[in-house]
Amino acid sequence: MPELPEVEVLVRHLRPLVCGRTIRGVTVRRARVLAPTSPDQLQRSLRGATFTGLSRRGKYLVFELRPPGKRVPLILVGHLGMTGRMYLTPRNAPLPKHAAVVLNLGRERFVYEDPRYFGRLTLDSRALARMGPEPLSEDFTSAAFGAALTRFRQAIKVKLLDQALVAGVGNIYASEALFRARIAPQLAARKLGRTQVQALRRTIREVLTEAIRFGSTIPLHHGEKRSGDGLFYFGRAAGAADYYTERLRVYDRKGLPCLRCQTPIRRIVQAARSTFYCPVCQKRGANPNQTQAKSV
DNA sequence: CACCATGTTCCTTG
DNA sequence: CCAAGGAACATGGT
Repeated sequence: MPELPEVEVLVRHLRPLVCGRTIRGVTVRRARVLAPTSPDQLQRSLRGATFTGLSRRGKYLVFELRPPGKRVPLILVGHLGMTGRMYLTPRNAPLPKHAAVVLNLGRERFVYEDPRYFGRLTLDSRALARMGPEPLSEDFTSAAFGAALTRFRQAIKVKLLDQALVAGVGNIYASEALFRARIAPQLAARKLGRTQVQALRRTIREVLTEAIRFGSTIPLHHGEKRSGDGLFYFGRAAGAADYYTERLRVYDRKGLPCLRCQTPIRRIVQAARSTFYCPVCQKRGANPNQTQAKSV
């Protein structure tokens, strides 16, 4: 589930549910998601602490807590990896098979589950310091974006996944933003023209903003659809509603006609990740400075 | 069995 | 410092 929009929707959903709640106990079932924090350390820090805030940075969830009897806030950092979920359930509800960490909140429990255990729930907040600008904030200017891009000869698609360049863009929205900006994914980052940089900045924001708006209309409570929390399903996932895939114009559409020109969409592999694009609409040709970019 | 998967990090080699 | 490739993490879906 995790790219910036999914995390944003989750944060908005979770914030009012956790704020004000006090942690009575901590159960760690998979220590690796805490590292380098130890289970013992997490338990000592969180027991008795009260949630005072929840925000997002890139794809990270940032929980703020007030430890018992203290004034200095405590930061708990979460990440969903590829398959993580975080939600509240009644105390007596059965735990999912891959529950990694469970926080006892009294009547309810906060569950972080993750079948692949790629995600995190830790006191180690160093990852936040390495983040680039928030794409939806004022900090994300095309001047700064363009200047940063000139330092790399790597393909633009690969650089879009670099969280130090811009925070929160993942594999799906990288392809989507490039398609809308009509930029070939193979184009070296430093080769983007000014117009292309501006277009890409705009389509990144567009794609993320639309996804957030769209996601916010999705039922956020578990129990409704299937497999727990009905937040964002993707593609062929169980119970996947195509409301998600309908939003995607190129991702996972290999061989299907481009929505602009009918040319079959291609799939290539870059840095060991799938990239989808239209070979006609997204040209790597000369004159990148002249490239016009409009959304389809 | 094979291949694929929304992510990040670390490692090697150049 | 950068590039490119790979592997690792671990599980599930098709």
